[in-house]
Amino acid sequence: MDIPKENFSDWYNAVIKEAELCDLRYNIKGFVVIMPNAADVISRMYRLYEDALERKGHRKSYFPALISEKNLEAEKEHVEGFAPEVFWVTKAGNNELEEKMIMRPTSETAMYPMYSLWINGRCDLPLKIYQSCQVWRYETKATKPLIRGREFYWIEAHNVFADEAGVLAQVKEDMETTEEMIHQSFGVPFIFFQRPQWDKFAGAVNTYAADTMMPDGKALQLPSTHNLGTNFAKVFNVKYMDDDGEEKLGWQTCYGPCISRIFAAIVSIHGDNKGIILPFHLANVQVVITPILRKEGADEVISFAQTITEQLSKKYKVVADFTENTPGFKYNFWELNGAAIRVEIGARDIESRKAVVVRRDTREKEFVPFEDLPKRIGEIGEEMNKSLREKADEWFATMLKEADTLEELKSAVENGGGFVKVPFCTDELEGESCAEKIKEECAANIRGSRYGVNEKPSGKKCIVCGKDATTYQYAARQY
RNA sequence: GGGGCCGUAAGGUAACCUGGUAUCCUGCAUGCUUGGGGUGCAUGUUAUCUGAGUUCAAAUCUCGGCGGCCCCA
Repeated sequence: MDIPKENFSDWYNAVIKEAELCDLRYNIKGFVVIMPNAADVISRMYRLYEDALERKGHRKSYFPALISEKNLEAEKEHVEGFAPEVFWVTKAGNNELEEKMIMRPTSETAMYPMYSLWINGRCDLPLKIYQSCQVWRYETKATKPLIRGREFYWIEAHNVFADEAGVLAQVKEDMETTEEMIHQSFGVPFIFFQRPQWDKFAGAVNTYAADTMMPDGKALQLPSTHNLGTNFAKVFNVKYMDDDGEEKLGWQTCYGPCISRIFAAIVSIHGDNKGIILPFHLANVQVVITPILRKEGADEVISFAQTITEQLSKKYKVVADFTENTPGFKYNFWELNGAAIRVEIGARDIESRKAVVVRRDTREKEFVPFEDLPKRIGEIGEEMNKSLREKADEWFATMLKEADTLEELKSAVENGGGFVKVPFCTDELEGESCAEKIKEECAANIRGSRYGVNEKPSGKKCIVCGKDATTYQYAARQY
């Protein structure tokens, strides 16, 4: 493929299809088939993410996909937030069900009734449980493969603590996990925003969400972590007997990295006109061996390439392309599919005892003596990871902008997009009308205030209503 | 939530307006050819999303369903 990434929408659709990431021909709206090329990477991401959570004391579980209507309706704000996009199960076989069920859109209402049974005393806390699963939401907005579907693959971690301090510490830990995985490991930059009060997770006290930026300047929400306070504990009776003999409510958090969407961000941010580029440790093919075959001496090249393949396979995921396609064809094919490093072996190389080694991101060539290959490939892999992340960070930094007036905001949004920092009256509920105005006039959404960065406007006026600004909020077009 | 565009083979398309044998490219299969950045040739291979209506006759016209894309909110 050779499609300019500047037209991101075309590029994205092409890469999904040509790199065989998803098959969009499945005949239910908003549902796609995740094909092996994507699924392999996604399961690798799952493994890394699950390891990180387990290192921090979470344990895995599997909860049922169906939730009773009664459970869903227990928490008022929660049901109002989710009911419009729930898939219902109302019939089984030939019987209309007396008690309807929903396909989980998220699992608070499946898990917390069980938590209520599991938690008795202080010794049961903290309880840190996660599950890796699919969830279903009847999206009414336009769906886009891996970015917004009616089914997606995520991890949800649900924790209970004895007090608010536990909750606050957990929110911080979730942010660190996000940094460790999404930024350090996957090379995807993001900002943690505290969402304004009118845009919290349904039922939460506070919501903190990591937003990344897509190449077309539109924000994409990655994991969010929520301080649930005791809102759910109250309705699901999540209580423990404290040291003082009093029964107290549990304090809860939940954290939800959507692995399939994070994969979309990786593909979108790192990819180039030739196809996908993946961090070395995520690549399906870390090394592709391309023998350069001529009629003369083909056998020798093949057997030599086989030997190299065997050697490298001990350390890396290696594929040798012995098809009869021409070399140029193979290069293009493996670049499209994001093979991290290419090792070319032909008669000339056998002669000189060096292989031509090409890294996917920069497509730079170097000559590496055969005996150095195992070591050098590892080094190049490390270099690639670092440079992918740095390049993404550099670009991301250019997507942070500022505006003091609606005209400036509009112009920033229309010229490349990005996160635009604006002085704003308040992130309390009263601020929503100003956010609506921004949506109408500039097609941008208020994503929240930057978490952990102390920035307070002084002497500034709200970009919309002109009242004294109490907060800097970030506006962006969004997926 | 509102508006627009679209659905023909495994992928991309022509024919649709003006109803009458469904075009070409890619892929795939076989053979030859080629070979350090998408070789070339020959032969073969598969199709009108779905349901109804109009008509002697529907890929083409009308209506519904399903599905896709884009723009706006």
